[in-house]
Amino acid sequence: MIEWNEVLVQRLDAPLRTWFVEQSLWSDRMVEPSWQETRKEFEGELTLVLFGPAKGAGVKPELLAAMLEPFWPTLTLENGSPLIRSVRLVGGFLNLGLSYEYWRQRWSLGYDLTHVSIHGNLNHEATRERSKIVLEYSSPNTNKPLHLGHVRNNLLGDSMYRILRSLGHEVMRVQVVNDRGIHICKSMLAWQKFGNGAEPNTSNVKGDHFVGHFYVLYEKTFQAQVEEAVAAGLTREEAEASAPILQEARTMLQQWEHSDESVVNLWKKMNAWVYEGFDITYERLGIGFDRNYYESQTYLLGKNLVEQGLVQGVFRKDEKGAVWVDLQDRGLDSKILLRSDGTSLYITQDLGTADQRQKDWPFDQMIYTVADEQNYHFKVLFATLEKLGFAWASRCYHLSYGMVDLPSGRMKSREGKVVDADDLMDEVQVLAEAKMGESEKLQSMGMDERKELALQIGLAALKFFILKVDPGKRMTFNPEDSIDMQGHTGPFVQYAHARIASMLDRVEGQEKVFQVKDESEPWTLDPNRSWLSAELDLIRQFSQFIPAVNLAAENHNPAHVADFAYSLATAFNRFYHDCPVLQESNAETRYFRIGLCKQTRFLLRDSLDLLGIKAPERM
RNA sequence: GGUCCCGUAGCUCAAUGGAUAGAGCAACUGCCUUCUAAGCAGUAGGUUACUGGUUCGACCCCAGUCGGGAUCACCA
Repeated sequence: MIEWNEVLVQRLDAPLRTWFVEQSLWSDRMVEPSWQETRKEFEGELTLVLFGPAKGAGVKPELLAAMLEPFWPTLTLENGSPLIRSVRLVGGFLNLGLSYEYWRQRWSLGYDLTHVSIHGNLNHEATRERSKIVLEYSSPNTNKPLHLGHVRNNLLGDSMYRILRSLGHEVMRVQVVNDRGIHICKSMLAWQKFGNGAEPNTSNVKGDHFVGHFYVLYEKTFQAQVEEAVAAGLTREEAEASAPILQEARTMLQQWEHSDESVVNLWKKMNAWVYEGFDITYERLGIGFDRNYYESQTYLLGKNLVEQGLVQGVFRKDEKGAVWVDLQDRGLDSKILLRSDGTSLYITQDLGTADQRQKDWPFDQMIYTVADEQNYHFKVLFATLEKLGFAWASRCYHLSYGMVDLPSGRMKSREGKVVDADDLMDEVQVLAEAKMGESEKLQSMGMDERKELALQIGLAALKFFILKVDPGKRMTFNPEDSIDMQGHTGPFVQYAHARIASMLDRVEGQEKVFQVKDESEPWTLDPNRSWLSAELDLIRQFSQFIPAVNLAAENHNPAHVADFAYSLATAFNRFYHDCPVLQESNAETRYFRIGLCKQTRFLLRDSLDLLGIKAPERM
């Protein structure tokens, strides 16, 4: 609550503490005064909670409130006008209404901060440091298309990138592409066996889906072989271990690791197909990266670190030759870092990749956006990096998010129970277009423009739906009704923006009639004018933007920004309903309200941008 | 079994230890001759899984119980 802090510390909290001392009410037992926003149903904007201080002072809250009465008028703004408009005691809560002059100034400040562009502009506090942050997200396997789980990952990563960047941090977006391993060989093998030389182009299938199809073929064949062997009398475990097609896949992995030319060529060819498909999906989703790491290149990197750890004596080698790290002093178990045959594991690769990133671009902080099923893995990874003596290990953070469930339960790739990312985007676009069809004002739109707008609205629904949920929590995604366009949704916020855009267009068109004031000029609005509650609520919302972004950054939670955008849109809709703007006859009031609209528009656009959501001019 | 996470309206989600636990969806009632009705206003819906404890004050912190999930591979 940065904005509130400024108010409190400079204008209220410090003088209040001084007053307590002067009144000899301050003692060791004194509880810190606590401030909060006044709830909407009461008059006022700022609330002092009196329970604590009253107890510390040894009086009842009611008495303390009475004692404070002469104190409030002593608080003034720089120009000498009063800061406090009203004082109301409700229970132990002292609700303060701040003067309209205060809010007028507050608003002007907020305006300057945001009206140009938010990119890197919100970090206006000199005390706040700007960091170099490596942000990892996505990191898919190259054997199947992206699904809903990846979508949550990508949206979180992308939004965190936008939020951190807006605060002035330098952010390097990275992913590590899991482009090697037995799972990749499985789809390669299936293509070799069943593909008959088909390619994505010739079969008119998007590359990642094309390859994913063969991965599914592999699984089917594998299952059939297992069933056959079980029928022949083997246990399921034996059958799975000895399935011929699995043997072939393992052989292929061996060949890959020995750089067998034909296998490597096949691998390159099929991965290229997948990347082509991924590019289309990322592009459509609006996601990008600054640097890619490939597991095929990094999987060996960790071995040197393991050697180093052995030399340092922080790792140990067992009699079979496997290398372990003992993390029991940190409440974790022992973890194997290198197989007895000397080959590397997932964590070996992660150690190497982390070190490589620090060397490539020395960061202050590294954030891994990875599902919470890997919570333990990251505890182990960070602890192991610390054992190796890397100071930056303590500045690594696992942005853990919950799985996305379907109404029928958990998604299962192997059972085909997944929501495909491309299909999902198609679906939301179609839904949005259907909704647009009901609107007469969009009938004149060209086909391409129409499709583009439908995608913007559909994606807004999808992104907002996912980002408004606390990342740490599991969420349920019901394809039937999850993508609403009404109520607490992305399109709701977009709609408020489009309404303003449309209104301001008229202002531009009639500039001679409605001269919008230069924002840098002080308002000449009558200071004694009493404001409508819809006007004040709107300005109160303005002041929450930067606190919301800061909170989102601190908690790695874009939901705070989504909350802000929704609250602002709600406040605007009420204002729009209650207060005439262009139709207002009083010129000063009209200018004032046009200004409110402009500021609302900037903040809606900027907060949507932080969520990776477009703000259409009309809809 | 050990460790960690979760349990809030019919559904999906909110709530820095503070006020009468809030939104949206679904249901019901009003409001388009007026700047975009993807909107606004209203009704109804709760023993915050349960039991104790700490506190002036607990959805929030602590202990336990029940229910759900994740993880504990020489997998990724």
